[in-house]
Formats: sequence, C-alpha cells, structure tokens
Amino acid sequence: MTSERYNARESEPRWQRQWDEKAIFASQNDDPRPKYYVLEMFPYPSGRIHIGHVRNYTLGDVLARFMRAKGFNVLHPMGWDAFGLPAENAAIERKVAPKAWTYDNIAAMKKQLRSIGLSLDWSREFATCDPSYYKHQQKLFNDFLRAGLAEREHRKINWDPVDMTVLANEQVIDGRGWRSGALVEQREMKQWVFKITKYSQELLDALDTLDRWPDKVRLMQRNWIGRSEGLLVRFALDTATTPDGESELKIFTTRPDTLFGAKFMAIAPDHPLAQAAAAKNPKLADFIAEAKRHGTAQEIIDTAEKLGFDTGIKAIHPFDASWKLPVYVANFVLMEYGTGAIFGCPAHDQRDLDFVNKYGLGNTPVVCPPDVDPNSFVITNVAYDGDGRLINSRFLDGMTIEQAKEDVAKRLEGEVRGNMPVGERQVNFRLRDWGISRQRYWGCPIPVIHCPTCDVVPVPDKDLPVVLPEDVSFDKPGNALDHHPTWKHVTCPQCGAKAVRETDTMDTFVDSSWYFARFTDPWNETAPTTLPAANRMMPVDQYIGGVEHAILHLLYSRFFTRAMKATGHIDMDEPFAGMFTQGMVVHETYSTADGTYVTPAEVRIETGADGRRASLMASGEEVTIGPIEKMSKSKRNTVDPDDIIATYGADVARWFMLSDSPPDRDVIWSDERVQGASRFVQRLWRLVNESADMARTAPAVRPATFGAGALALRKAAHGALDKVSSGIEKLHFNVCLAYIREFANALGEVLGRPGEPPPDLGPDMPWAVREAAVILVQLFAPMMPHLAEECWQVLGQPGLVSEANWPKIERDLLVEDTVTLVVQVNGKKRGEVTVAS
RNA sequence: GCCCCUGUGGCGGAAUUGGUAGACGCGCUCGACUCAAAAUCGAGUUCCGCAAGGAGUGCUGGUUCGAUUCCGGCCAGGGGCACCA
Repeated sequence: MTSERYNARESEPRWQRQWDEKAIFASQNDDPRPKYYVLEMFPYPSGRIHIGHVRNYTLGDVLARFMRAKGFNVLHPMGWDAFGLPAENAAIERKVAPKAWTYDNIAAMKKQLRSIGLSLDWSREFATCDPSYYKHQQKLFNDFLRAGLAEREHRKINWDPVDMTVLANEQVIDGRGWRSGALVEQREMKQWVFKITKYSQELLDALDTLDRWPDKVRLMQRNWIGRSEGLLVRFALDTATTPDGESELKIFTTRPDTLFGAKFMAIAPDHPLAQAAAAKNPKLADFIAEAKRHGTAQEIIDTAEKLGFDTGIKAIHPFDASWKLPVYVANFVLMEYGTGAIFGCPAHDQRDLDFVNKYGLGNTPVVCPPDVDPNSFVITNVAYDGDGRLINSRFLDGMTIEQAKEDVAKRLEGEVRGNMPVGERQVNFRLRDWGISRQRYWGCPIPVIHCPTCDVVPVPDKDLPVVLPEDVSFDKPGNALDHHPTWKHVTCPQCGAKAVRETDTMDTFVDSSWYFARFTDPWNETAPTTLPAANRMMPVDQYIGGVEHAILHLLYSRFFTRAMKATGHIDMDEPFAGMFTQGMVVHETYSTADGTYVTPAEVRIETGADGRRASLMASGEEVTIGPIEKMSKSKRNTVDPDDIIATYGADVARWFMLSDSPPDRDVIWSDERVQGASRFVQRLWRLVNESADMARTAPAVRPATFGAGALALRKAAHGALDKVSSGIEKLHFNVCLAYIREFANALGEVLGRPGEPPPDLGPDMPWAVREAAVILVQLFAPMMPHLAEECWQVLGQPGLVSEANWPKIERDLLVEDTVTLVVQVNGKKRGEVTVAS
C-alpha cells in the first residue's frame, strides 16, 4: 500500500525511454497480422507544437494503441511538412538559413512530441525538405509530365509592383502586398499545372464510396468540384456587326428552357471577341481595362455593380433568324468558366435582371409559377428561379422546365450549321487545374530546364535530384533561387547548348499530397514507393486532422493517388479510407481596462456562487473575461503544451483533451477541468494501489462461483470493457472516458473509503478486484499510457501494458438478469416494475 | 445570395432502431477531517413547489400509446462557397 502521490514528472520520461529502447511501436511491412494505418496530419515545423497538435496526435494515439492491443500491425508514423514561406521570412528577418532554421525547429518539436508519449514509429520519420524525399517528388513530376498529367499554362498571378515579386494569395491583404502595401496587379505568366480536372468526374463519383468520411467534408468537396449539366449553344453572329467578320459565339447555359426569355448576350472582358472589338473601339478598350483592374480585390467583387458595354455586335436567336440580341462585354462574366460567354435571361436570373434594369433592356417571363395567371405574371426586381410551366415560348409553351430543356437540347442538337450541331450537351466543372508553380526559394525545385532551341526539357531521371542550393541570399526581394549566381545556368540535356533551370518551386501542397504513401517505405532510395509495401499498408485506415484541410489537401491527395496509380507507383484510387476532422482548442480571452489582452498565465480566476471573476496575478487589477475564441497569438489566449506537461504531466493533458467534448467539436480549455483530470489521475493511482493490496490475498485460480458483490463488480468491469471498446472504434472518446470513470467509481465503492480498512468482503472478492483493476488499467492505457505502465507494474502484470493484448470480454456477464419496465398512462410515467428476465 | 450543420441544467456534454431526459465531469451548496488552509472523503444540485404534484431538450404545429430522436414552418448560433451562367 502506497500513500504517495503519482509523480508524472518522474514516471513519464522513464516509460518513454523503455518504449524507445524496446522499439515496440515500430511496425514491419512483412508482419503477417492484418494492418491498420493511423495517420495524423503531419506538422509544419514552426518551432513549437501548439495545443491543437496535442489534441490531434492524442486522438490518433488512442486509436493506434487500441488497435495494437487488438492485434493489428499498426503503422503510426510521423514526419515534417518542412517547406514553406515562414522559413524564408525567418531568413529575411533573422538572417538564418531556411534549412538550419527548419531543422532546428524539427529537433525542438520532436523533443516536445516525445514528451507527449505518442506511440509513433520514428524509424520512418522524414522531412519533405530533405533531398532524399523531394528527389522522388521530382521523379513523380517527370512521370506526370510524360503521362500528360502536368502541363504549362498561362495563369494569372498576383504581382507586387514595388517588391517586384509574385505573391501567394495569402500574402495579398485587402488587395495589397503584405510587405510593401502596394496595390497588387494581376499578371499572366506561364505556370506549371497538374491536370486534376482530368479526374473531375471520378473525384466526384468516388465521394459516394468514402463512407467513413464526414458528410460535411464530402459535401464541401462536391461543391468545390461543382458539376453542372447544360447545353453549349453556337449563336450565329450578324457578320456585318462583328469587328473581323466573326460569325459565331459559343455560350454555355444550364437553362436552355429559358431561351425565349433572352434579352442580351454577355461576354467576358478577356473573351477573344471582346479583345477584337476593343482593338477598334478605344472606349471599349478602356472599359475592359477597368473591369480587369477590378478583378482582384475580394471586396470589390462583393459590392461591384453589374457593368456592361454594348459592343454593337448582334447575335441571332437560334430559333428565330430575325431576332437579334445585343452583345455586351460584362464585368461579371468569367473567361475561366464555360465558354466565357452567356445569354442573359433577366426574368429568371437575378444577375441578368439587375443588368437589364440598369441598361433598360426589359424582361419577358418564360416560366410561370403554378397557381399564377400567366397573363398577370410580371417580373420587376426579383427574378423567379422556381418551378413552373413555360409561357411566352412558342413551341415550348405549357411544358415543364425539364421537358423544355430536353426539347431545346434535342432541337439544337439536330440543327446543323457548317457541319456542326448548333447545340451540344455539356457538363462543366467549377474545379480548375492545380497551379503548382511558386516563385519561392524554400520549396521543391521543379525539375525542368529551359533551352532556347529545345524549349522545355525535363531534367532526366538519372540527374535527379535537382538540389536546392544552400548559399543563397535574401537581401533582394523576389525569388532567391533566381538571384543565385550560378545555380540556374546549365547546359541543355538534349542539345548541350547553354540553358537555364526553372527557378519556380512546387506548391507545398504537393509535398503533402503523397507523404502518406512514402511512409510505407521511406527507405527506398531508388523510387517514390515500393509497390508491394504501398499496396499492403495503404490506404490509411484512419486519417485525422483539421477541417481547414477538408478541400485542398484532401482533394489534392485524392488526385495524387490516382495520378500515382496511372504512373505505376501504387494500385489504388483513394488514399484515406477513413477521415476524421477534429475540432479546435479554444479558450476564454482576458483583457484589462485599457483593452490589451493578457495571457491566461497572468490571470487569477476566482469562482463563487455569484460567478467567476478575474484579476491580474501581479497587480490585482480587474480583468474582463471575454468571449471564447480560437487560440491565437494576437488574442494572447494560448496555453503552452510544455507548461501543461511540466505542471500536470502528459497523461493529464491527454485525458483532458479527450474528455468532455466530442473530438469533432471545439474543446474549451479550462484550468478547472484540467485540474479535474489531474485529480482523476491521483484517484486511479490510489484505486489501483489499494486493489493491488487486496489482490495479494486472491487465490491463484479463478473461483468457481462468485457472490453477489463480486459478480456485480465483474459485470461492471466487462460492461465498461464492452462500451469502451466499441466507443473507441467509433472515436467517441468523450463517452469512453465517462464509462471509465463510472467503472472506477464502481471499483471505489467496493474498496471503501480511503484510510479505512476495506469492508468485509467475501473470499471471491480479491480475485474479482484484481480482475477489475487489470481491466481498468487496460481501458485507460490508450489515453494515459504512462500512468497505465506504472499501474501495470504495481499490479504485478508481466511486460508492458503497451504490448498487452486487449482483454477478452465475457459476454455472458453483459446479460442483464432483471428488466425494468416503465408504466405509462397517457404517455406519462406513472411507475416502474422490475422483473427477472 | 446559395448550400450545410448545430440548438438539452449555471457550464462541457450523455441518451442502440422513437421507449425511465440530464450518464460522466466542471462549478456551486452543505457536511466530515484540520488550529486553519490545501488535498481527500460524504451528501445534494433541471425548474416551480414545504409537500403531494406539475412543467421541461430553441419556438411552433403535426405523426404516434409514447418524440431530444421522425415530418412541416419559424427563430438563433456556427461553417462552407461566392459574379460558376
């Protein structure tokens, strides 16, 4: 019997060393047991882990430890998403080399991660900024290029005219460069893109198969891909009105049923026809220049008026050669979607209605809502986009919208002009190809060479990797790679002439789009993956990360897996069989009278029956308790994982993270609740020690029968085991913790009050207590592994609890032998009856 | 603007397929121990009521013997997309 408190600070490093020395968390690819791949989104090495990482990795660790105990060959690796802008900023601001900065951060964060006690396979660790990783990424790029999955395209980029540099979208704040404050311009540059749109339909369809993904994420991806079905219509133009005798204008519409409501045509400012017309009309050229200048800033788009300019060109209605429609250049038509041209039906599209009301073009309703008299149906300021029957539409009158769409499509498909049908059914996607060129130094070099005679030449596979030079300077704005005196000057691999390297590097999203596959064999020096290993260990069975990556990272990874399949690096389509998006860690904010934020560490909270009050620890000054918000440096409402672990231990931090809130919701950091977790750790320690004392009197063999008290305890143990097991599988950790506490309470009842002699128990009780204590320790071992190891030892169990098999549930103990029936009269509870079943 | 999600005590939250609402914890109140405090332990804690009893899962209708759960309308909070034709 020990009365000492459990000392996490002493215990936790000791068990971490033992796990390390025995390498019990390393997994082998040739392990014959069924595999289970648990992965948390790998961190960016910013320098310090934050409390959100603790939550993320604890969630994964509980699952990893549980599945390991259940007999799976668990793969649970960790690495570093190590390329990115902050390293360059550090280089500029603090004169440290990006590489040194990054690796120092990795070392510091790795130490922090170890202190959490995660069951990670560190033997597979890598950083994406290491040539031994990115050389394979360059190989993948070459393979994608050969397969037609990578191309060069003209793309709009954000150009800072003062810093003379390209900006990432997140570096553009309110339309201005974040450093220079200059108004950002849009420029067109040739950029590398990955052809993700080749898989638009597939990426959309396969969402239906991802039944272990959150519906929310699938819906977000569905919307992002944005499929819409419609009709491509070739409008004939009155050649007498066109600048260079152009004879047709292609538009895309999802509402061909409303063709008889057409009042105008509109084309994008950068549509070729608009450009041609502008060449002969300076006023139009001015309008276009103005429209393009406004194309960037978000708030301008939000509030922008629908503006148009009549080109004088006339289009001819496909169903009536005498019906001419004016062609406008309009600022709300996008060249990037459909054909960059539309027909305007103001009665049934709000945007078009705003437009005609401004330019006095009128409207004709062609869809009449049910129960409305067509003769009195008038549209003024609100377009009608609901259901109804066609009116004012000649041969379409009386049809439903669907019938009319079908009829128009059939007629226009059948009509031929110049060997081509006038109408063609088409599916359009909102999804664009993925532009990966970044004009930055700290990223994976794009392995191509620009030769004056051979044009773009990929660096031959045998010459990979194209290694980033380390002797770069950041004293000039722009891309440091571009400024390097020698690096980019090479000879053409094809003709041997003088040539230059591509100085753009890859978007860091590329690095994270296949790292999960690399983890299956990070030792392979000759290829990105080893096929048997990748096919055996993939897909990731449970991926866990923040919802902020619900679209881009997850979609790019799904594309990459398909592209890697097409180029022979893996044999599957979907990388993540299960996906879980965890909530954030949030905290109250505190501010003093003058409105400055102060950190939780500086604040003392007092609670009484009348509520909570806060004051400054140092001065006693009154502090206002503000709203609960996402932890951020600016609000100063962060807590440092190191502090928490030093004060309470990793197990307390882990237990707190899992308790109370469901993992997919935000969890409010609360010192009171952390202390509650800390109390529970001590309580478990006491219960296990007392149980161990009592267990010493237990018979070696299991008693043949159990008395009522022992039986009740055994039922509680196996009931908890059952509920916790299924709870972990469903990631309902907060409920699992409640069941564990419930069971601990039941064991506490049996053991009696602390300090008092144990109650007089039957001879079968010590055996039942030992069984209960062992089960209890195993139940909380995935959440609090260090405490569990210490308890395991106290109970005299062999080996490590981290290596022990999950206890077997005795199902017959789960059967209730009484049933409580509720007596209701008119739906009201009037009494209850308990009967033997 | 369009799409989606969530509303349960003072607080975080629990509740197989519609079947005892409030598990478990935080906080609070009272008590034990202590010179005292902390820690620990015990009792209580949805609301109204002394009680018997009644009301109660955002509001409001409906389906049902029975609704936190299913359906319609509304309100509030949160999220995603955003000139996508």
